[in-house]
Amino acid sequence: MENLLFHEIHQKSRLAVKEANEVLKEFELYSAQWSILFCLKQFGPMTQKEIWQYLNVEAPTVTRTLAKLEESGWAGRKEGPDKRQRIACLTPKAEAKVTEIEQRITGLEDGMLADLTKEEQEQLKGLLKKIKSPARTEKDVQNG
Amino acid sequence: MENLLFHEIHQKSRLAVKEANEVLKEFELYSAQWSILFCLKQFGPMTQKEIWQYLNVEAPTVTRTLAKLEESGWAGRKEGPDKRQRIACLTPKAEAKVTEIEQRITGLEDGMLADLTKEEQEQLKGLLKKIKSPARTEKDVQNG
DNA sequence: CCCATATACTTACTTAGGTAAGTAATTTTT
DNA sequence: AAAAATTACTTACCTAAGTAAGTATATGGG
Repeated sequence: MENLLFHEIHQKSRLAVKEANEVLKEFELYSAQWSILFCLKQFGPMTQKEIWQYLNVEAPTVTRTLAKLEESGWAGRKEGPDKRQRIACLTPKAEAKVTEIEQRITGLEDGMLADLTKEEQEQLKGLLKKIKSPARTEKDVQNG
Repeated sequence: MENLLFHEIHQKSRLAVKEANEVLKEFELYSAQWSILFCLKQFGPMTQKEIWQYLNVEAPTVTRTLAKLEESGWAGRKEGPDKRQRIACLTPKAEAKVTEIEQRITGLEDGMLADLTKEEQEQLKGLLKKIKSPARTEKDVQNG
């Protein structure tokens, strides 16, 4: 991790989580929990697999985080047609709050990106997307 | 964390750590441990405070990571002129290995950044540096 | 000098997320 | 249809890193 680029990415990632948690504290939520609530708000009820695929994390991470969201009354889980699946959804409490939280988080993000123009933000996103797993060759990319 | 930019940063950060750990496994090291070894290689013996200031993490993180590096024989700690300080340094074993590890990690990073030109890498770094802690309002400051 | 404050580090607890291995349901093979 | 393989999720254990509170040393003011 000595490349200054990765150093920078790592630090901004931690900074963003830290700032988000500061805002979310008021709602008794943590950033990882919020990422799932936001996901459910956008896509509606979904299986845990759909969640971890979208968030690009491992399955156990979603199991754990959803368990806490269930405990604290933000999310529920019901059995799917395939009995192995568990379909997650927002509770009424969550439905009522999510829009407000989203606005707060958006405001935070805007503040953090205030020194970048919209174009620069797009540029940044594009450059980040070019970072890849080194194992993937050109052929791998072609095959998806 | 719904802004796609932060989503992207967060994921690339995790990807970089994951890939680094894959390489470091061979040396029985983890990415956070390597970041400290690299730091000591670059700057020579330094206090824990100097380490966490450079890496921009909290003090306990360095305490923990250095303790493990000491256990596994990569780093040592000696008392400073100020007895509160503990000065960390590489062991001979570490001195002998660090250059080899550095080359491996640099190779990994080059691979991950292979789709970016040198200019794009600099551009990316510059854009990342523009991300900041959002300005706090008067009310935020009052509330702590 | 002595006490209050600040500083450097540590300890305990928590979130976040990865790997490996386990379980139960589903699908594929034979 | 039974056995084998795969899939969806869970459990257990580990690293990473933050906050809060504690300890020991330094330092500055009275």
